[in-house]
Amino acid sequence: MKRSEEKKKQKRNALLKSAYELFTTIGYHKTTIMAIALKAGVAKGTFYLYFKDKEDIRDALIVAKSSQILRSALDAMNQSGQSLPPVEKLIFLVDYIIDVLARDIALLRFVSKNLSWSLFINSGRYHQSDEDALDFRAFLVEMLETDGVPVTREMELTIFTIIELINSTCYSVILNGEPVTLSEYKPFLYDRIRLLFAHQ
Amino acid sequence: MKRSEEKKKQKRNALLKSAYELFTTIGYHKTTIMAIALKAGVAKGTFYLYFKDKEDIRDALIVAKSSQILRSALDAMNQSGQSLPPVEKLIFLVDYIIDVLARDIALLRFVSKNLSWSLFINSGRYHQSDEDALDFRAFLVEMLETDGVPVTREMELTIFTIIELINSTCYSVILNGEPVTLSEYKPFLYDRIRLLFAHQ
Amino acid sequence: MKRSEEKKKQKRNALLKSAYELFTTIGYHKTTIMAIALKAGVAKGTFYLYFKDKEDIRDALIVAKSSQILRSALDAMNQSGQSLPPVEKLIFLVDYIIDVLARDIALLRFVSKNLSWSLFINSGRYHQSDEDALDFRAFLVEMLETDGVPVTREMELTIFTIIELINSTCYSVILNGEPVTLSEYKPFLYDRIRLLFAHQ
Amino acid sequence: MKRSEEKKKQKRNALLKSAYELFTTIGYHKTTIMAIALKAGVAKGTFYLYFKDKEDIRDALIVAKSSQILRSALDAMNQSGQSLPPVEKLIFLVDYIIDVLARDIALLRFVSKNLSWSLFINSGRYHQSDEDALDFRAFLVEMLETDGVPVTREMELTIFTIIELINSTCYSVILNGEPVTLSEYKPFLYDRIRLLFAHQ
DNA sequence: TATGAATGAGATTTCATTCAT
DNA sequence: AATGAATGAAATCTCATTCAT
Repeated sequence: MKRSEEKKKQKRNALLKSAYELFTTIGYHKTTIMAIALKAGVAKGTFYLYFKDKEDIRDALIVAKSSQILRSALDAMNQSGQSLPPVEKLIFLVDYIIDVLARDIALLRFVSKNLSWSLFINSGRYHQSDEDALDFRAFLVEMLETDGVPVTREMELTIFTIIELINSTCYSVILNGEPVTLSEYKPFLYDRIRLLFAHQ
Repeated sequence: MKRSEEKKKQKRNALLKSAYELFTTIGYHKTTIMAIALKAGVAKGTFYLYFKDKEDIRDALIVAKSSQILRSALDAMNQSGQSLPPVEKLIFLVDYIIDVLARDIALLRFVSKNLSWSLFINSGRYHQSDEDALDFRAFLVEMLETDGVPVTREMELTIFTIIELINSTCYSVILNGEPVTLSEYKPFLYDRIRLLFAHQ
Repeated sequence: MKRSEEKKKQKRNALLKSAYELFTTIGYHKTTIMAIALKAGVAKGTFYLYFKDKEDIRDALIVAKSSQILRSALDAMNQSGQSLPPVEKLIFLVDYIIDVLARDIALLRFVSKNLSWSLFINSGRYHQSDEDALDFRAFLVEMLETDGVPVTREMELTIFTIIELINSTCYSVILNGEPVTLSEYKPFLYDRIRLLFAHQ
Repeated sequence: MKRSEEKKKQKRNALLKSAYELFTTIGYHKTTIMAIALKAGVAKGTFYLYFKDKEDIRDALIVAKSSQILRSALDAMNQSGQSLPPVEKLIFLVDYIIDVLARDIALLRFVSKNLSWSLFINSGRYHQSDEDALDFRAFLVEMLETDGVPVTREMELTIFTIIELINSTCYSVILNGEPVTLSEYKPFLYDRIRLLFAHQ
């Protein structure tokens, strides 16, 4: 990579970083392009050399952040969850991701308010041309098949259902602590995942 | 009620209606107070006699719309679902609401993007002093107890989980038709509800 | 006076009082008709039954407040300054008024910012039809003549000069304490008044 | 100075000029930002790149105009009043300034209604960081000392008193022509200044 | 590439005043 | 006489976007 290309990458990252900080602290709509540029240490006009508008940088952020979470979950599983049975592998991933989000509520809020999980599901709709994107569902399907679990139509629905369930319940529980705390809810949730999974 | 009070009520409703139409067609952020007032046939300043700002009218709409849906579901059940067993009553309500939303996607989008369901769940947090508000969870709990189903802690979690499940899956399915159509998904979903419900 | 007329007088006074309090605390331009009416315990529309607009009530206030100060000064002199020589009578009045204003800075600010003293001087320009108004200059001239001091053209200019001098220096000194404190400045000022007065 | 900086200076001046013309013709409160910008030939938003709000541009104007007057008075004295005795130098300045204001009543009104003279007196309170500002009092003190007149505490009070006297009497006399015309009042006033000055 | 001055549409909000009740 | 809902002009200010340098 050339020097100039590196610089461009750096500037792009600086803009992404500053946008993320502003979005998660003062909110998307109250964040101005001016503020993003200022915080990133570039001029207002420069922003437009890297992103089309505010929506554009938000979408780029969603992809980047979501993929980042997922990738770290997969890394963790590769290190210490290789020998688990299929359902437990799924639960391992889920548990990892929940913990990440519980520790970083700004991230949870950002990722969850911004359709995030559907990124994992709606393969490719938002990540055309984005090298960083990952497809959670595709990965799960592959993982199950590798472990010898046939992925029937019904199994696909189960996976979809489970993912949605996790997303919305965790959002409520982590953010509001209602109707239970996360540590109370986790065993209950994982039990239900096993139940739904078993019931094919 | 006096003449003037009636008129005020009418004007308030006209504003709500016009705001709803604009929010669901051109979107919340692109809707201006000016446009709401104009469409409602009142002056811009008049808006501020009834609502504090755009957020205020949106919140009022969420409460009104959510309660409206729920109320019609309850009416329907009182008419034709009285003799069903508890789980089937729940499924009846859910089915009714899903059908309402599937027929009115603008409504689904509005209600779902705007925390809506949490209205049913977070008893009273948003409906202080709002005569129109209803509490879905409280209603379910009462219904179950009337039918002799003891509402244990675990049962509460199950209800919470089921509501969240319905909300998020339907949102995806109705809006995107992914990964299945609604008519395909419904039997699967109701089956899982029965499973979760039975598994106490 | 009839009952209804008394009531009207009372309402007018309530409006004046509340306007004065608002003008002196939050300022003339930031004070709204609405606020004046509210504080006076009447409806917004009622304001317009008593005053033409905000300027109208301000002018009425200036006349009322200025006359009130002057009247109390004259009363005090009638009680304990009757036997003083002419210049000392003038100084007595001045001293009395300065003390009143120094004790009530809101009043000083209001009266001084609103041409006030010119009320005393520009005989009648603002108090057409106002029963409460008093004319300071006319009074001084009469007082001097009664005491046998011929009021020549030059004497008129002296009086004018002295009044203006008092007004502007006191405004600065009381409000800012600059360049001296009031108690330091008073003897100096009175000495100069005697000087100017003597030098005919 | 760069091209762009020159342009900025020009635009700032255009805004100041147009604001001054509007303030002095239609009045401060009736003048809108929009009108100022329009008259200056720039867009509404551009105003906000140069001034915070209407108060900000007014304050800048007061400083600029006051200093301008004073500076021209000093220039005139340096040219033709160098050899006068101290009091006469003061009177020279005063006479010059009075003539300027008498010729430009809008300026008098603007400068006088807007604390102006206190600018000369309250050394530096309003002109922090303003390159244009001048300090009348400081200048007088220096002038007197240069001429061998010791500036005692009492002399300072005399200067203060004289300045205030000039300010308020001229305001009345020039504006209203009451109780005398300016040409009548001037000799009287200067005589009194000499009197006050002599009487240490 | 980068800058940042300039733009100007447009958003929100206030409030004096009117007028039907 | 009193009310207060309604008006709508007008004011302030923001900010995405462009473009000359």
